[in-house]
Amino acid sequence: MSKKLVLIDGHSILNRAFYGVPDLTSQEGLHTNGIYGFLNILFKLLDEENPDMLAVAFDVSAPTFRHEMYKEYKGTRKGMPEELREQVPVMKEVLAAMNVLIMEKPGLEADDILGTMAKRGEAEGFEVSLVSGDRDLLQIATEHIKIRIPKTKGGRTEIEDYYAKDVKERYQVTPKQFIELKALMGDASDNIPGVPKVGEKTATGLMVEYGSIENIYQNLYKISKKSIRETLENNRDLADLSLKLATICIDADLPYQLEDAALGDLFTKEAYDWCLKLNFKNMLSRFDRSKVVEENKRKFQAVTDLSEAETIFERCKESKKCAVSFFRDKEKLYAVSICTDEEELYCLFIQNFITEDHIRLRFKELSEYFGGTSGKILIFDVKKSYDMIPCEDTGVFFDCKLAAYLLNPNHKEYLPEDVAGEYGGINCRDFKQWFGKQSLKDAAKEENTDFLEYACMESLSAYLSYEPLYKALSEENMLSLYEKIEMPLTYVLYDMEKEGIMVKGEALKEYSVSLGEKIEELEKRIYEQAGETFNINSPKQLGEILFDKMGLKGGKKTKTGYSTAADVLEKLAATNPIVADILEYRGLAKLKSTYADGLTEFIDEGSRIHSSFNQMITATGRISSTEPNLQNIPMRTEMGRMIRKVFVAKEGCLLMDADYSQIELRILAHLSNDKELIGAYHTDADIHRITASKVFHTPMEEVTPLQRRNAKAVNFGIVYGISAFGLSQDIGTSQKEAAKYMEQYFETYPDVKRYQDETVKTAKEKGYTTTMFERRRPMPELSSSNFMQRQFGERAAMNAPIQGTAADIMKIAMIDVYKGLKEAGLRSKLILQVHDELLIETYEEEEEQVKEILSSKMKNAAVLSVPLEVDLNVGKNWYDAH
DNA sequence: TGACTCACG
DNA sequence: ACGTACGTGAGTCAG
Repeated sequence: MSKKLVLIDGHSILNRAFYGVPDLTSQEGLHTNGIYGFLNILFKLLDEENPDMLAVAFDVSAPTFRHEMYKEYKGTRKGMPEELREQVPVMKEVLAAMNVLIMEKPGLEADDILGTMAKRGEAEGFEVSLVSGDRDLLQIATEHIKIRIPKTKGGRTEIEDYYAKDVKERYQVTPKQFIELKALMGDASDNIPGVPKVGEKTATGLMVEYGSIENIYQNLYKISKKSIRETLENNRDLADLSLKLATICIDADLPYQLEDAALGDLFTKEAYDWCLKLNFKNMLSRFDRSKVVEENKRKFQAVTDLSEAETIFERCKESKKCAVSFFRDKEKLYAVSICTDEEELYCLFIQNFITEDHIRLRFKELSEYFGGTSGKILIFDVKKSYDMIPCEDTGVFFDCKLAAYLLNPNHKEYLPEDVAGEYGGINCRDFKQWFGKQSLKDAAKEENTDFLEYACMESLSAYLSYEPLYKALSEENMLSLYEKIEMPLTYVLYDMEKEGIMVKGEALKEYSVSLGEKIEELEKRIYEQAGETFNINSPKQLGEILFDKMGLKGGKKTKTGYSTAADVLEKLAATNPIVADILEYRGLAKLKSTYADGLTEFIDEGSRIHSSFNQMITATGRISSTEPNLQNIPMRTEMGRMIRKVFVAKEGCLLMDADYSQIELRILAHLSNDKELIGAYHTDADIHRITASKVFHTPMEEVTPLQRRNAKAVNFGIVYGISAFGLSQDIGTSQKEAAKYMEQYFETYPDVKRYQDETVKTAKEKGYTTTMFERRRPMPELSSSNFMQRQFGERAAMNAPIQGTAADIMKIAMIDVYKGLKEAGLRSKLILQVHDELLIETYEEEEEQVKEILSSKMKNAAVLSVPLEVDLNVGKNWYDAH
């Protein structure tokens, strides 16, 4: 079998990748999409071809003969965008790290290098693959030289292959003639002028007929079409020049031998480090781990013996810092990694005399000891470990994940390996790289060095990241937010999760059944009206039935077809009765699947649901709730609201519910310092009515319900970072009308306008927004080159300080309420938070005390220039209490 | 997995 | 000329 040589047109492929791959950036802000796409193509080639030799050619910036030539005609080449330009040197470094031969020579274009190498390869009996995005190179094709042109089709790269015969098939000319074809028709992208008025069709016709430019000119008289004949006659010089420009050199003088392209070890440690640095995580799996293991002095030790473990705990005491990571599945702990020194790392396995209880005891001791010696225990996601360590406000624990979140809340996740990369100064493989689909538990054997290293890496990450994280928090003025709000909140949330809320499972099931019956009825009716059965839950099928079959008028709104969203259908409800039935069906189906059936699965043996309250998800600082989400239980419609009747207090208890009254608007009044708005909140009257009165210049008593509703919508809109369009959608008026309301609103509350402009301006300058309590949200969208993104950034920048401050205040209230209940020695417990609402399961005999604590702690959580007001209710279930 | 829809504040 | 309200999570469909 003959050997294989693969040659790559570097700039051309990089260029293609750059435009074909969505924007990616490394942690340091370097654009990487071109490199990423290039490597993907490279890997694909390696897999397909398994070559013996590989080389990449680049143009060098020095002017070449051909460059000089076309400057005369077309001016300089269009400049590369900076985002691509910066990737070129990095691309070369990555290739160098992979031991790939990079061919470049001043005075030569990549095409010439490639052409020459291809011919040399062929001469020495290689099968050559020449990869380029450019059709220029088709002239090089022979039966042993294959030109490969990658194409992106629907997000997937397919490669078109051309041997000489394929060129002939596609263009009706031989590769050699392809040069002349191109010279005749010209090529704007390559700055080949061509003969004016001769396009692909004419040129092909001429070439097929006469075989060469020379022959065409010798037979000019035979050409019947006058215009073609004349343009050829008049532009002989252009034809000759174009031929020169289009001809790729195949005997260039190169400082490379074919052997230099011999494939070496591609997957080196250096290349691996590049992939880490550029954030190409899914490429790491190509690397052979054995070659990549860091050549460091770190020792990873599995500990299965109690006496060894005790030595380690002693060492923790002697150290000022001790990082720990617990490994468990469901309830059971199976391993613990401990790091007190970056070179010696231990992983304790729960077995023999090393028991869960023993570990728990030792950490309790350690935390008490550190309490007196100001030592620190470092950990990722401390809330998850409160079953192993004391859940008390001792100041001993430092949560690296929480700190990383506060420093930039925009990330989706905060993996130890990522935080370590950003703050700890080490590069680690991520979980997938280590274990792929295997579960951690399955890998957790003492003799498995992979598990050992991974487990140790988690505590090592915390160990190394702690000081940089602490320093960053301190420099950004966020220490107080971390220490006074977020860290104490972890105890509160843990307690809430543990308590859970009681749910009447039987009632929920009955509700589900009755919903099911109604749904079935509606289903029947809908099918009758549609004249066929179909899946109503499928927007695609529904759209086809409604708009194609039944001919309702609805514009195509989404990428994939018709929009069948509620607001669209509501507008059509009058047109056909089926629409109302569909809307009702949708509503009931949602209630059944998400709530009635969905919640049932989460009820435990004690009839309680334990949601997770996540502190490190939202960009604004709010808490989120999952598994299940108890922050979106229906409220707005009566049918949905009924669900709340199954959320009840346990025997001897009541549910106490308190919610802030318009907290965001009050925060806006405070932050903007608008006299009118502040003044409005110092009267007892309804804020929306006051706003309506002021905005519409109507006496308070004469404000109509519509005016009030519109004023309310404007108030909301302002908080969201208003746009006339959004407002008009909400209140169902023209955009012009909405704009008028906004204008009148800003006239009424001029400092609100000033405040919002100021907020956006500072956000643009600093790159982030802040709340009253120094919570930060970086806003990269504000510097986007995309208008829409920037626009979005501005709205989000107006909203973030308000929503974020509300979140801050609620968190403070939660901590204070939690402490208040504890200090008063009450058994009543906080069990739920819904952004501006708190729920306490209150013992009947504690009702009055709890009411006082809840109300006062919420009202006094922050001092604003307007009072914080709270609505408080008590009931046997959530429906009655709210 | 992403798109769509819809529940909440 | 564009195509929008801010912040979430979950169920479902379809490729």
